[in-house]
Amino acid sequence: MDVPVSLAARQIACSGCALQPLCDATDPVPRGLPAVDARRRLTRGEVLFEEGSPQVAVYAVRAGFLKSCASAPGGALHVLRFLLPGDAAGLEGFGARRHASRAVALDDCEVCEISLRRAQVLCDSFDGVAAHMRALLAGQLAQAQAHGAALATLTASQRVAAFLMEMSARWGERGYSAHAFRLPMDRREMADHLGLTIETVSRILSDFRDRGWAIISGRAVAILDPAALRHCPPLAS
Amino acid sequence: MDVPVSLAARQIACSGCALQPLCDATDPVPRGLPAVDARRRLTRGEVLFEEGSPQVAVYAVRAGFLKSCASAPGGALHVLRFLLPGDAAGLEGFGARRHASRAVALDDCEVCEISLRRAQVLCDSFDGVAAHMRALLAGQLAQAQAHGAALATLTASQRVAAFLMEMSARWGERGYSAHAFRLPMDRREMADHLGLTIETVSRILSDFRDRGWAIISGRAVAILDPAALRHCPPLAS
DNA sequence: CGCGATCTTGAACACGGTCAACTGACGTGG
DNA sequence: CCACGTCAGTTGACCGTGTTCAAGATCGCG
Repeated sequence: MDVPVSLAARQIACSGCALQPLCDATDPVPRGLPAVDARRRLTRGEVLFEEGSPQVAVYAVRAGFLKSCASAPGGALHVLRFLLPGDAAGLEGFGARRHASRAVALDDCEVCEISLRRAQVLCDSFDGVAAHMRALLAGQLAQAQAHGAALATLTASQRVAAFLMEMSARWGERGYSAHAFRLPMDRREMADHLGLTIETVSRILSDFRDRGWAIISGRAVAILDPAALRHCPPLAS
Repeated sequence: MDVPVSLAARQIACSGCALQPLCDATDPVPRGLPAVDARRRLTRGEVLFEEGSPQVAVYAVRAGFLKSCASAPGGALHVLRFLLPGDAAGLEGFGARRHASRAVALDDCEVCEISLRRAQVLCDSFDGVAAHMRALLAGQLAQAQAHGAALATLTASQRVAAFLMEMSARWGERGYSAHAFRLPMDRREMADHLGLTIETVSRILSDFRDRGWAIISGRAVAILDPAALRHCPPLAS
């Protein structure tokens, strides 16, 4: 009924968390390390960390959803990625010690906060943790590059189709249905992620519905024809 | 006169190399590590590593230029970034142990190859090296995200202007003139990097010339009005 | 000099953006 | 209970940026 309960119901198991090695890899806890990390509750619209702010921790989404945004030159805002339960955030700060993006809660959510000191000590103490960190960073790098390539080469319909399939896959990975799910973001956030306008996104979703490829009613999505969406032709309007 | 000499003349000092810590941080060389790493010579068009191939090493550009490409769904090719002397390549393979992109030489060039085994051992032996690796990955991640944001939000002219300023800055960082330099890539590669067509790129460069903001003749660039390029208005054609 | 590749320029078109009106869901208050 | 507000999403008509197609220009090189 109250927020904590509903959050608990939606929360992911720690075994599926990207930062799990930084939580419990510490059986032999190194000297004086904070044994347990802070959990933070966020409500819709609340900011986890601000663009340009000093990096003091890395984060893992435990329940709920967030978006990661960057302000492009010109004032426009771009949504870099959407964070689902189990995802890690704030890693890009390892470079300049400052966050290059802003993380905002899409709804009520809970994140685990691993202080930078703890992360550093664990990386230095356990080779496996450091390697895991590299793997995470490399994975996000590859993903960011793929997203850039998609923005540069795909048409509007292809981008929307690819986005639906990506969300579908991410739900599938987490053990939920890949065919029917709810989108955690509104049209504006979707559009800002895909480099389109809300009108275009809306039109394309309607088009997919008319073709019988997918049904999107508000935030509810049902994938009917994955193959069609995957091979979505350049000209689909 | 011959290739080695011209390469030597163009090569960057090791002190400016992103992977320097993996070369000489090894004064107390750990057990049986290959003491020196391979250097590879590449000629224009030659592939350093292939997309999808297993990651066996990471690389640093010593002389010459490369591009990093990804094939987007649909066959189109996107140029993720251009590699200048001192830049590191192949790090994104740390995730899936496979390269997510292809690196191709833009001209005759030389790269230092650090075997994955060596990189791993050094990361495990020296905390500083591991942290440096994280910083490099995070930096590339932030950069890839910024590029994605640029593709999503900027107009064609803004992208071209931003690209010129970026190249200018990178030359400046390396101690060369930031006002006059030669581009290592042709129009097609520039266009594929910016998500545009060669015609559009060409038109915009001509436009910049007509406005007296920059002179671009073939691959030679002279930046005349950095401020104008930085605040390039949305509508510049 | 002539051939080919790269780059530039021009004209018409189309994809996606802009502006605006409309719909429907939800919440508030009369 | 229904009028009224707001807000998210949808749909339509028009327009502009950037693409497409096509023709020249320029340069390197045999």
